[in-house]
Amino acid sequence: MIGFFSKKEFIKNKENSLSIIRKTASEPIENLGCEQCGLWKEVKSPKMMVTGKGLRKTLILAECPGKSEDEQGIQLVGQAGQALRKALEELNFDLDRDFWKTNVVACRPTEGEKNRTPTDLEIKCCRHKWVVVVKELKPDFIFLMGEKAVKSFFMFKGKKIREDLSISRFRKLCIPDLEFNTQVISLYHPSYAVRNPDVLPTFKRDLKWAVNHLGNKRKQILNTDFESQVSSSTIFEEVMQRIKDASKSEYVSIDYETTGLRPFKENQEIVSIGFSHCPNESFSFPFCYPGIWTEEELKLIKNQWTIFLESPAKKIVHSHQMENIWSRHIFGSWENEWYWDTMVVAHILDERDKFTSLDFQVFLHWEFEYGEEIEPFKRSVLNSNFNRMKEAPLDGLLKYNGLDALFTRKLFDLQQEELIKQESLVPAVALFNEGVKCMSEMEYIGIPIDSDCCKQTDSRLALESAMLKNKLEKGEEANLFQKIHQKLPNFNSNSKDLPELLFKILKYKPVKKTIKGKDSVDESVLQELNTDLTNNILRVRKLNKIRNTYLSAFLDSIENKIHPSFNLHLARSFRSSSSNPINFQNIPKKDKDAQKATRSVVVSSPGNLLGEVDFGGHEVRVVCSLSKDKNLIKDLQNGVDIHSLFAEMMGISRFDSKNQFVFAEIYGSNYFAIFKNLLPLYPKLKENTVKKAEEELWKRYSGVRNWQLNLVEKYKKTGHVDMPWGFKRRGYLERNKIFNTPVQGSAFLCLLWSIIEINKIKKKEKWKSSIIGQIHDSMLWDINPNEKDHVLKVCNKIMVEDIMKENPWIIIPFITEWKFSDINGSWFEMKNE
DNA sequence: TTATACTGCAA
DNA sequence: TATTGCAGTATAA
Repeated sequence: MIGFFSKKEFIKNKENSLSIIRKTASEPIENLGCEQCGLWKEVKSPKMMVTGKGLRKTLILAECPGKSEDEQGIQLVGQAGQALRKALEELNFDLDRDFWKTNVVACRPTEGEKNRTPTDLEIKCCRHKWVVVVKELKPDFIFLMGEKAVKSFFMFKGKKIREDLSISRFRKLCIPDLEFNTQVISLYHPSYAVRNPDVLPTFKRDLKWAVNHLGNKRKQILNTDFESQVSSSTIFEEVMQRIKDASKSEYVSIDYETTGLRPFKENQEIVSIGFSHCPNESFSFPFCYPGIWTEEELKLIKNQWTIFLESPAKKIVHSHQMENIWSRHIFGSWENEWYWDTMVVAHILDERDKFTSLDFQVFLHWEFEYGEEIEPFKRSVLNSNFNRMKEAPLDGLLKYNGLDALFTRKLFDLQQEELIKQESLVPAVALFNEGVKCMSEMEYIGIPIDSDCCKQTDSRLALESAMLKNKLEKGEEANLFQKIHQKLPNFNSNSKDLPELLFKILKYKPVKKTIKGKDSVDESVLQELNTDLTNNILRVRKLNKIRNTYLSAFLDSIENKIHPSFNLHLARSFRSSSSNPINFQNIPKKDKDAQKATRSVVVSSPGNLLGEVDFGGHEVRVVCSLSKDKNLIKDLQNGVDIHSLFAEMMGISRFDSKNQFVFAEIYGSNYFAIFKNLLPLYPKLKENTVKKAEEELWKRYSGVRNWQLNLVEKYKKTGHVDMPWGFKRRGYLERNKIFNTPVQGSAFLCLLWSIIEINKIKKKEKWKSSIIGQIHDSMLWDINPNEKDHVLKVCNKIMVEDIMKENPWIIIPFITEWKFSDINGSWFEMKNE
């Protein structure tokens, strides 16, 4: 036996197994205190500690004293404090009687005479002070008011938690805290609601939700000994028996630890496997970990696991893409009983950003963090597709793997409980649990690439790019720059060298600002300057974009295929997204050069042809079905070209009418902003013309407007926007997001529903053709020529007829638009038939 | 190394 | 008050 441990040694080591280190939050930060901060020297009430009677055993931890607080020496007496006081009174709570109050920074920070937010240093220096307060008062609950309080409280948590401590990520969560034996609820700071009246309803709703917890019986503080619920083994017979038992269980969560993110490149392996068949127990064992199994043993384990995968046990995973694709690749199992993806369900239950990772979910439900010892081994080795999981200490690896499986199982149970409470989400969960299987099927099948064509194009563009770069560097402008700065300018430096060259040295007039208020050098700016220099810079930019973003990803294909992911757990509107190694949803289309260079490389598999089917004019039709506007129904039924109608009215192109006017209006823009965007393209256009068109649009489609305004009213009452299949978008939303979400989201959900139904038939009839990609309202097909007509017929039936029958909210038929390539053709050559 | 800004591509 | 995404490069801490 070669390897890290012999079996005997391993078992011995298990006795003193690695402890999962959790950083303590209560230690004072070394060398940081009042001396390093110094705020106390300047203020009237230095080092304010705590006020309030705290009858409800709840501590309000706010940001810092303001002017009024400093003068009176009492927390939360200024404008924001009064707003909080009033909001609590409406809920029959008294701020001073029921709560204790303190701040994460105890002295008032000022700038001149004005209040300012505390700096990170001040927050660190003052941290030990609220810690003492918490330890003394032992509150049942802590309310964190605002982002600074969240920062101070969670700043020493693990990386996945620390990476984003914004209030929008933490608000309206109740997180158990084991360190202080309490529960933590984060809320917007009342001053934020005072400054932004639109936020006030959300603030009040959150507060009501928060104080409701105080009436409840206190949650039992959780058992932290999750490690003892994990067992592992390297004994062959035991592993085999456990897998056999798992096959007989009803629900089993599974998790793989692997040598890389994806299995497609050569020699990728599953290092260990964990599974859990009940909420308080999980089991893990090494798989391709070196030196544990003989070849024969490994083969038998592999067989046994394949039998488990194909057993009726319902499999639960925290990322279907990951476990399914690895299962197929390593075990060749195709038709498994995948039941539940806790990641997409987490997204449906709460669609916030950076929310669905297992680390974060475990933290927010159990305040448990683990895996620090394994983290360095998970990182991929520089310039390689491999991590170092095989070198990780076996006991740590197995513990980590077992905990992942355990928490996936616990999360599943929690989500099921939650869905009993939120029954309206059940259809959404069903749709995504099915949908995610179709997404991972696409990902596994992959997209064929013509590598030779890609190499040729890339070389050609590289040559042109190098030539132009040379020309730029030899030009007089570069020379001028060099005289001043003793170096050549970097023409790709959009925030430094290029603005310096254009606006300082060459003294061109800046015409556009960036988001952060600097002088922009984007395409429109350089186009307007229209000199040899700027035109060459633009050309180089374009070439580099094509090469570095698209062709380089295609060149990295494996056996002439790329396998981009299609994700369902990221977009807040419940659209899909695509990533890794390439976002397949933004391959160039408008620019002819870029389109040809990139789309010529995407081809059918040998002997097949590519097909692409779009829902035609989809978002307008979705708006129509959701709003049920009478005139829009009529116009669509009569085939009125809405975009042309307004194009003629304003004397602009149909293209601009559609993209700059109709969609912009529907998504919340107004005539003035639209006029400003159109003016550079149409210098003779009058503001009043656009204004009149706007009036005409909303007169004609007043039903759409009323539907939109209704959405806003409903949102104000309920705090969320409803969508078909029960999806909900929650949290603080601006008006335009309320308008946009149900349209954008529902449009994609129609596609997803269609993909699921089509795949059912594809499987049943064993088609050789496959969906290989998906772009919001279209599918890309790799089609066997013999099946072409049948695929078209079935898709049309499902996308036009069935979808309307099964989903009564759709009241106007969708239309499909097809394009096909020749046999062995490319995505660029596709034509309408 | 890690986080942020800018740019540019799609629907 | 148009929205939803991903990725490459530059730059600063």
